[in-house]
Amino acid sequence: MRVTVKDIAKYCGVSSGTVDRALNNRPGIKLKTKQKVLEAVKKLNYRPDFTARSLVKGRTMTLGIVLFDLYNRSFAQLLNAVELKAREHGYFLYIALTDKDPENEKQCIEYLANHKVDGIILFSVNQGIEFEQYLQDFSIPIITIFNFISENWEYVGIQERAAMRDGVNHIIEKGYKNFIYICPPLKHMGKANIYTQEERLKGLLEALHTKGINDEPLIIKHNDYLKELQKVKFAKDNKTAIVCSCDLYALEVMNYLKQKGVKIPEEVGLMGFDNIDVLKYLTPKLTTIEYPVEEIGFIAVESLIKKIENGYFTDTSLSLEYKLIVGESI
Amino acid sequence: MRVTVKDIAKYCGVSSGTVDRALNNRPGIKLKTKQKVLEAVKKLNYRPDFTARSLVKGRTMTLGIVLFDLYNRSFAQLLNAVELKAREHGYFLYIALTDKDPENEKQCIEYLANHKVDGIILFSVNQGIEFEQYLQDFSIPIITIFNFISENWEYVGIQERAAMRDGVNHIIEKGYKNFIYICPPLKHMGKANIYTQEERLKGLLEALHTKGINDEPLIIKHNDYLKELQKVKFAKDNKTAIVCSCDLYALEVMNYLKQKGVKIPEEVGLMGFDNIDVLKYLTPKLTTIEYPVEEIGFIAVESLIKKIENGYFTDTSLSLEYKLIVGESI
DNA sequence: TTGAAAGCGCTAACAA
DNA sequence: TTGTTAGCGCTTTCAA
Repeated sequence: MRVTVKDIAKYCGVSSGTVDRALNNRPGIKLKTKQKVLEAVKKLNYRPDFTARSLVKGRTMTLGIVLFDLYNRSFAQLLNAVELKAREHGYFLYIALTDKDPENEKQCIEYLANHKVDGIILFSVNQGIEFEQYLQDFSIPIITIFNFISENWEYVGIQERAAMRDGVNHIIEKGYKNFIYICPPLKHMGKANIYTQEERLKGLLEALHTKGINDEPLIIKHNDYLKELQKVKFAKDNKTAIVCSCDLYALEVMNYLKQKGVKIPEEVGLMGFDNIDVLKYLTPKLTTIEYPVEEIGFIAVESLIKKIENGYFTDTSLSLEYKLIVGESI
Repeated sequence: MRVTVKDIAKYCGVSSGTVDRALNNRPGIKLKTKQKVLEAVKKLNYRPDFTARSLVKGRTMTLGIVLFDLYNRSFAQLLNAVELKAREHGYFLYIALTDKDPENEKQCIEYLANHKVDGIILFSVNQGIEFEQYLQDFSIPIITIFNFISENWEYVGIQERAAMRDGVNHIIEKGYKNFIYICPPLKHMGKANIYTQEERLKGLLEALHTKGINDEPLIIKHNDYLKELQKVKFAKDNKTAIVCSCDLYALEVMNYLKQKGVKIPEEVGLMGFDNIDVLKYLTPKLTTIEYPVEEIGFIAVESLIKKIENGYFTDTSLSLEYKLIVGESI
C-alpha cells in the first residue's frame, strides 16, 4: 500500500493538517515539527497523490495538446517544444491525436476536459459557430495553433497567406508564367477546418492576380496528385512552377520528377512549404517557407499558462515571422 | 459550475447511487428511471470528473510514455502508434521527454507515478541495480522499449546486435576490409543505459572478428564525428565502409561526403540503421536496417494493458523481426 | 502552533 | 429497485 498523509501523521504523532503544512511550506508550524515530518516523509518514502490533490484544488497541473498526427516533422518538433516548456513550468502533458477526424477530435477534447486538464493547445480540424459553442461550454482555457478558428480564440501562428504570397511572388519574378498547385483535398471546406490550407491557396491566387498572371493555375487537390501530374506535359520554353502546400508533397513530387528524368529547375520549378529539417540532406535544395515551429510551441504554452494562472490571456493572438528560403529548385 | 452527480440526482429526484447505476450501466435500476436519469444527463450536459473517479477506483485509465525526445523520426512514429493504440483501449497518454538526462528521467517517472498512471512505457537512460530497485518501489506496471534494462523488465524491441551483425556481414561480403564506425559518445557506459548503442557496436565487432577482419575498425564516439572524419583519407584501392549506428548520422556523413566530392559507393561505402522514412527521397539509396517501430508501439501498449488488467504480463519479452535494406550506398 | 472536521465528486457496500 | 453512507487522499477552515 502507498504511504498517505495519514500514515505520516500517525507515524509522527501529529495531525494530517500539520503534515500538510510541512509538505507544502505553509506557515503556522514549528520548525522542529516540520523537520520531524519531513524526515518521516523521506523515511517512509511518501509521495503525494496528485489525483487527490487535484480533486480538492480543482487544478491538475496538466495540459492537453490535440494534434492531427506526428507524421509531419513539424508536428513532432512542435510537440517536443511544448513538452519541454510545459514541464519547465511544472505542468504535465496529455497528448491526443485526431488523425484529422472531426468526431475523434471532439472526443479527444471531451476526454481532456473530463480529465480536468487546466488548459488545451488545439490544432483543430473542426470549425464553425456550433463548434465554437461546443468549446465554449467546457470553459477551459484553449489556445489554437496552425489552424485559426476565429477571432474569439487565442491563436499562435504565422500569416500563412502572406507567406505563400511572398513565395509565389518570388517565383513570378523568376519569370514563371505557368503554375501548378498541389494541396490536400479541400472538399470539407466549410465543414472541416482547413484554414491553413485555404490561406495558402489564397496566397497563391492573390499573388498571381496581383502580378497579372492571367492563365489560371492548375490546382490539384487530390491524394493521387502524382497520377494527376502524369497528364501534364512539361516544356522548357514554357516553364512550369509546381507549388506544393507542404514540403512532404514537394518531396514526393521531386522523387517523381527525378524518376521521370525531368530536371529541376531546368525543366520545371518546385517550391514547398514548412522547411522540414530533412531538406538539408536533399539536392537540389528545395525553395520553401520557413517558420519557427518551436517558438510557436513555446509561446502557446507560456500564453496558456498565463491565462490559467492569471485568468486572462496577456498576449493577444500572435503572428510570428516566416522566411522565404531560396533554394535551387526554382 | 460544473454539473455533478448530485445535481443530476436532485434534478431527477433520485439518489446519487441511482444516478451512478444509470451512468455506468450497473444493474439494479428500473429501465424507466435509467432513461429519466440519462435524459437529465444530456439536458444538463453532465460530464463525469475522471479525477474523482480515479480517486475511488484507484485507476486513472492513463498511461505514461517516457522518451528521449522527438527529433529522431522513429521516436515520433513510435509515439504516434502508442497514442493510437492506447486510446483505442480507452487509455489516455501522458508524454514525458528526458532529453537523455538520467535525473530528468527519474523526475519524469516520479511525476507519472504521482499522477497515478496505470502503466509506463519506458525508453530509459538509466540502468543498474539501484535504478531497478527504484523502479520496483513504484510498483507500477512498466514495459521497456528500445533500451533493455534487464531480464526483470518486460521488453519489446529487436535483436540489435544480430541486426548490426547481419548488416556488417553483408558489407564484408561486398569485399570491404576497412571499417569506420560512428556512434554517439558512450562515455556513460555502465552508468547511463546505452544498451541499444552498445549492442549495435558489439554486433559490428562480432561480425568483423568472425569473418577474420583483423584490422581494428576506427570507432568514432564523438559528437563532432564530421570533424574526426576530416582526418581520414579515403582511397579507391582500399575501400572503406562507414557504418553509422543510426540513419541520422549516416545522413550527415552523406552530406559531408557529397560536399567533399567523395563518391558513394565508388570511393567509400555507407550504412545506416533505422530506415527512417525520409530515406526514400535520397540518392544514393542508403543501405540500412529496418525494424517495425509502429509494431513495437502497438505491442508495448497491448502488453502493458494486459498486465494492468490481468495483473501479469501474458507475453514475455519480445524480439521483433528486423530486415536488412540493401541500397546503393555500399 | 496544532488538531478536528468538512468536503472535493465519485463509487460501492449495505440497508431499506 | 432505490437510498444512505462511508471513504478514496488530500487541502482548508475553524476552533482550540
